[in-house]
Amino acid sequence: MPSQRREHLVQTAVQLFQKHGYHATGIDRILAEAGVAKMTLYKHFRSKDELILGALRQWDTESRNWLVRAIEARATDPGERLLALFDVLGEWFESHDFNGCMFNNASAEFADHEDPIHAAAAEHKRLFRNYLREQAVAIGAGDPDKLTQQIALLMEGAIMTAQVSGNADSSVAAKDAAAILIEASA
Amino acid sequence: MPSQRREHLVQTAVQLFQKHGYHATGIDRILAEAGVAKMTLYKHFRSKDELILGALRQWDTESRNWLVRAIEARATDPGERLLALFDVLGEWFESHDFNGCMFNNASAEFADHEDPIHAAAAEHKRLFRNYLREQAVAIGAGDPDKLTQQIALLMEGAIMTAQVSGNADSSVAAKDAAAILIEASA
DNA sequence: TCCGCGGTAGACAAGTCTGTCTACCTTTAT
DNA sequence: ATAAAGGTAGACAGACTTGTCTACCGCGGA
Repeated sequence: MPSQRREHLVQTAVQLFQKHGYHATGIDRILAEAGVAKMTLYKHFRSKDELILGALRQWDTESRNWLVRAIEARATDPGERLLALFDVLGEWFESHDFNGCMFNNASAEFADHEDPIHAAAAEHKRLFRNYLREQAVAIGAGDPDKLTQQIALLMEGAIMTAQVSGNADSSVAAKDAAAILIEASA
Repeated sequence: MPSQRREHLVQTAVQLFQKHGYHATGIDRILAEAGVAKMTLYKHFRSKDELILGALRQWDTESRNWLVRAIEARATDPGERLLALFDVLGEWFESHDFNGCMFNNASAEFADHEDPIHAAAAEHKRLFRNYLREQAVAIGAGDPDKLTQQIALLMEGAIMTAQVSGNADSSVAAKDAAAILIEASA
């Protein structure tokens, strides 16, 4: 029975880490915002790092589910899905307090690749690329791994550009590029 | 006469911010590593944020110079230069303590777009895109702005992917994609 | 009725952070 | 020779950090 308290705590942690970063977000702030006592946090997690890890794990499944569902609500053809990805990204970029991808940000703040936090970020990327690859295979791309990687690069580039420049339409340019690369991959 | 002390301080700050992030890097550590007294820091900068800004400004010019020079040492044709970019990136990714792009990381840790630190990061990106655009114009691209943005997206994507996955060959996939997009832009 | 569980509130320890201040040292120019 | 400039060393204040501990509260079940 993963208590509702824990759930709510992690949810709040996700939001704050997302918005302000990991080192800049203090435990006390998360606790206050979640309306949860400190002892409750330390009953469920051994340390702040464990909470970060919990937040990343939670957001990993949640965000991938959301993204895949949003894509598949827009397109059934695998080629169109790879393009719909960028429409969904564009929507995300426009959301009020968009601050890039939690996992990218985590890998920057926890640079050591051995760090479980960094590893969790890498794993998230790997898992989502699996979904992209399924689509690349389904459209019969000559080199599906290559196309997957190219789409993934455009995706990461669009996220980062939107984060730095604050300009949501990097998703449009990425979509255009993706269309060309998909065409060329046949 | 921008003292050598200041220069060395900023240089050290660049390295440490690069490697460990901004909030995670304490003033004292920078001071110790640089072998400089605290008062010297606060004589040249009003606060840690000002030092961060100084480090970003320094690295802005330094890194753009380095990058452009490395590209132009490899190719004279503008189209080849746009491709050589990715070879240079690949080299960078393989350097020992590569931890992504300082400016991307800064924009993540200082999410507020009004923050001068975030603004400095955005400005760096804008300036380097100018160089890319010159090349895009020189090859006679139909829509040079579009090609510029596409190349920039691939660049950011390659940086981010190398940072998270630790895999330097994202630059190769990006280069392949760039070649296709350049071809298609004619 | 009474016990125990899950939670709260908040004090606390020990460390770290930025930023200020004073006292001293060393070099250079007059 | 002396004075000013620029730097060092290190103490210090005050705030903030994570993590621990104690005392209490309220509810459900035996």
